[in-house]
Amino acid sequence: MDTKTQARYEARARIMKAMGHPTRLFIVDELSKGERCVCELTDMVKADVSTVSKHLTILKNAGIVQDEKRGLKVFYSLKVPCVLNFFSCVESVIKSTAKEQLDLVE
Amino acid sequence: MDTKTQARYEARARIMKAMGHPTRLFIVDELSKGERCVCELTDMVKADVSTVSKHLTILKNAGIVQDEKRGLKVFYSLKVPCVLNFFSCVESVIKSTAKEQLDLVE
DNA sequence: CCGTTATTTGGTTATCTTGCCAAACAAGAA
DNA sequence: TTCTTGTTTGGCAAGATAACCAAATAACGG
Repeated sequence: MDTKTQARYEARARIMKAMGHPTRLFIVDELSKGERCVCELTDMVKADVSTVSKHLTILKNAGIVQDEKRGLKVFYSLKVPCVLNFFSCVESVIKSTAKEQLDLVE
Repeated sequence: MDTKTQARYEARARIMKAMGHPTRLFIVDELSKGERCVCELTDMVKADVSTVSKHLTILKNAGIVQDEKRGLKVFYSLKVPCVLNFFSCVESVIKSTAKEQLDLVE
C-alpha cells in the first residue's frame, strides 16, 4: 500500500470515525429531520453543552454537517444526506448478528 | 433519550466504529474482491500479523466479516456486503469538502 | 455599557485504542 | 513426536478520545 493509497483510506476513516459515536449518530439522525440549534440538541442528548458542541465540531470537521449562526443561536444541518443510507445497512448488520445469536439458542 | 434508544445508538456506533480505521477500511475493500487469508492481508497492510489479526477480530465482532479455517489458514470474507455502499457516500463527502477548499483559494 | 443567553475553547482526568513484541495455540508435514 | 507455518492472545507503552467544569467569546436587549 503506497502513501497515496494510505492517505485515501485515512481520509475515509476520519469520516467513518466521526459517525462512530452514539451521540453523534443520534445527532445525524435528528438533523435528518431538519436543522437544529445546539441548545435543542443539548436538551435531547442530556450531556453538557460543551460536550455536544465538541461532537458537533467533530461532525463539522468531517464535512458531514454545516452550521449557520442566526442571532444568538447556531443552527446545524446535514450537509451530505447520503450518510443516512448508512443506517439501513447498520440495521441489517445488527439483525444478521441477532439472528445468529438466536440460532445458537434454538 | 431513553435507555433503549441509547442502547440502539450504541449498537450502531459499534459497527461504524469498526469501520473507522484506515487499515480496517482497506481490509473491507479488499474482501469485497473475495475472501483472503490473514497472511495475504498482512502482506498488503504491512503491519505485524498480530495487529492485523486484532483488526480482523474487531470487524468480526462487529458482524461485518466472517472467518473460516481451512488447514493452517484462516480465510476472512465479507458477511454484510452493504457496507461497501458506505464508500461512495464517503467519497462524496470528501469531494464536497475538497470543492469548498478550492473555492476558498479561487 | 451591562446583563443575559447561546456557544465555543481550554484544561484536566479517566478511559479507550493501537501497535508491537513475546508467548501460546492449531494443524499439517516429516 | 518434533518441526514448521499460520494465527490468536496477553501485556505493555504511547497516543487518542470523551466527559465535565470553568472561562472566554459572541450577539442581542435594555
